Amino acid sequence: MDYKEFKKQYAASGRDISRAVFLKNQEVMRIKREETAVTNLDKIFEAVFSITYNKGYQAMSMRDLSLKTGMSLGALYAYFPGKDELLAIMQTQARAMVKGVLEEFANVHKAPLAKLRAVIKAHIFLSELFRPWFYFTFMEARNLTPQGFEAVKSIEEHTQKILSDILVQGEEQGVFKPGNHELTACMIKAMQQEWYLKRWKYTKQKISVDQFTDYVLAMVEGFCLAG
Amino acid sequence: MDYKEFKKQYAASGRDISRAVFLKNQEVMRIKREETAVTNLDKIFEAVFSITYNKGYQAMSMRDLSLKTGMSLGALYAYFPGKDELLAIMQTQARAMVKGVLEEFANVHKAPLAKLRAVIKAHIFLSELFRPWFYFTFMEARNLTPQGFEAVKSIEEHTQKILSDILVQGEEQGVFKPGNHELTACMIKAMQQEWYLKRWKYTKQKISVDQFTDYVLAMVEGFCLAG
DNA sequence: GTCTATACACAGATAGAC
DNA sequence: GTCTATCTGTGTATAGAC
Repeated sequence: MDYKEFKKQYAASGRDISRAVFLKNQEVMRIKREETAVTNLDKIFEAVFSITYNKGYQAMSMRDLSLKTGMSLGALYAYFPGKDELLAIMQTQARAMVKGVLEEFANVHKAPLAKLRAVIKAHIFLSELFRPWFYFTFMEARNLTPQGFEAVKSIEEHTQKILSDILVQGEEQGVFKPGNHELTACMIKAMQQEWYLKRWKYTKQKISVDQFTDYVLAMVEGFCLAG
Repeated sequence: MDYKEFKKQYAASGRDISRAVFLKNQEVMRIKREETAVTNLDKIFEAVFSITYNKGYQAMSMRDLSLKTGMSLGALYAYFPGKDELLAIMQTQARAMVKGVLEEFANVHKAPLAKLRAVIKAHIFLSELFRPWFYFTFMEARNLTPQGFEAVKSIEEHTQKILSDILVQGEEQGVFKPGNHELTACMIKAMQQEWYLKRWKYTKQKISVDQFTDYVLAMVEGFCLAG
């Protein structure tokens, strides 16, 4: 499966995330009409990404956001209770989305090698599809409350465990070499993260998602495969 | 060479960086006595790291910094012209330090494999020795001016080239397999970065720098070595 | 060199008209 | 639902005494 197929199969867009945010935070929002809310949330998230990409969330003022979205300050506060809460809402939604998709893709295959490939690919492809969300989640994790930051660590450990479990299972079946599977999982995660953290580099070097993914898989397989 | 030996051989500390900062920015600082300046710069940098680790540079106020250093606001402004300039000074110094050390270690060995090992090790060990500097440089790069951000990209490409040059040379000598050496260099950098970006994970998992470094080397060699 | 006191801009947030 | 106008706290930075 390449990125194009993935995109077709997993037909989701930023608007779906916006809708999920609305449905989950309906009580706390003063907006009642779903379509209005989803459209404007989408506009807000896009604006947040565009403003914070170059200067971070703390440096973004509500007036920046108002200017970029074309909505007034008063209107913005009808969509979320405050600036900190907006950050928390976005982070929570992003985490839920990643967790859901990865588990879905891990359960498609049974054989360890096919499973490993599927999970690694799904993560990179997903980070390409929702690149701003991934970048934002990583870079702004520090600005969360301690509980929020714990949640970030927790999902990091969770996705690492998905990988290391596959490696352990594969070793038992004689497919993978023995090794420190936790550490291998860390390295895989490091390479995956590279894709959305340093996107400027790969744009410049004209390296596609598919090329990048194949290279990660080659390195991992070169290291893990028995025989 | 393990981390202990590296530390002994490369006998430098945060205070050396503070001294270098003083010598380079002497004209712009209102402080004239070297020892006073170095001691207080050291205190300032430590405070910056400790405050920004959990909330980022933008969220650190000058009052936070005053409280943490025990120096008054007025005193702080005798050491740097403004908050933005302090950030720029720290980033510039960190880049100069990394560049210097890596080139030093790349020139010790001639054989490609030994050279590759030395450079990879030196980078990870250096990031361990000056961990707060590395973490800070990465996380706060966005808050720089466009020129500052270009400088960050430039050093990233420079260190990548040191690695890919070694790989090309090794391929010519038949030591390394053919491959996309630029991409391999990117993967190596991703793994190195993992060490200082997610330090909490390795502290928790009780994995030492030496273990981590050996694992990176094993993965790289497994993928690159011919035969 | 370091302090205290203060200037002044801009932040997040809300009230109430439409 | 969205707007404008405004409140109030906090930010960076400086002046001038010691």
